[in-house]
Amino acid sequence: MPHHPLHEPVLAWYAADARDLPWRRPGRTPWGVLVSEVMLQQTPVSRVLPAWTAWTARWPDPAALAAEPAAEAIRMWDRLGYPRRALRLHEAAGVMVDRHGGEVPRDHADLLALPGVGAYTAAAVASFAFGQRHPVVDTNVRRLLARAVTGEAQAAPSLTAAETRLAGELVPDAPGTAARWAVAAMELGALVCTARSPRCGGCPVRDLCRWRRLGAPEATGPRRRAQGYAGTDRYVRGLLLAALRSATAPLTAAALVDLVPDAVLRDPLQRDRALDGLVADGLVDPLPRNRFQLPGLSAPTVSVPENPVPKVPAPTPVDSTVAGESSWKR
DNA sequence: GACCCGTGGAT
DNA sequence: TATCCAAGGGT
Repeated sequence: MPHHPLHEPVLAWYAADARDLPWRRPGRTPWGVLVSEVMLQQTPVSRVLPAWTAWTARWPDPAALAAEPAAEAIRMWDRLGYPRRALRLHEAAGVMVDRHGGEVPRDHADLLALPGVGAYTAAAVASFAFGQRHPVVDTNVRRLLARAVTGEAQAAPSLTAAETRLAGELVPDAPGTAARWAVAAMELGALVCTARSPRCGGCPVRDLCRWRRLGAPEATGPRRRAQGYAGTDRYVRGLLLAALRSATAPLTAAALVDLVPDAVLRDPLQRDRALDGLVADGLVDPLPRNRFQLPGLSAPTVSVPENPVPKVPAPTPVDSTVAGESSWKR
């Protein structure tokens, strides 16, 4: 769209009031941008900041991360939540090394093909890291457009085709401007047009906002389903993975229970269901003798030396074989 | 489209 | 205390 009334005030507001975040600074790399976007999926900026700094310092490019076992990525992820993101970032690093010369691809389709990168993240990286023109539609933008343009208190429960179309129509023509519009709209949603109590007093588009003109009506839609956490499978998975992160050697299921004396873990059904889930997701490696550890640490599982026959029969390490499926349960 | 996946801070 | 919410993605 050549011009929309929201563009100028939002861009001006961003120029004056944007946060100084490390992944927005001039020196940041596309890799740094990608890491930030993945970490920020469902996780607040305040918690991402220290993790991002530690990650990018330790792994300044995809090759550095790909060179280490997935377990290290999961450990460094610490308690950011949704540790599958760490696993996928590690996988994505491998893909970038194998197919993109060790660099974050510029092409939107290539970004989208990376594990853990969906529509939002692909557009965000293409836009923020490479200055391309894409609609970048996250929860902040959806809320901003719902209010300012559509006149509704909140966006639909999940992204609709109408929202995608609207966001696409609002993207400025010039790529550079489009990229600034994308961050600016997100920032406005994050700092001013917030979910709970929007700070309309400080909003640069207050007078243009359709929701305000309608008298800021309450949300009508159904309440989001309450989440609940304690006692759920997610909770148990979190406990188990935390124990495995701090462990220096493989642990048996029984040892895990001892390490995390939580009532829910005394339920063997729930314990095994959670453990099964972690293994199925690739977050945990099952080892012989009913033991478990973070993935990728075990000695050579698939790589067999091509030709060399050792003069001395290699001492078979007890732990070096991969577990057969289904044999690990008690 | 429904459901699942962590964790912690604010209200 | 309970609920809400946080730059989503995958199945």
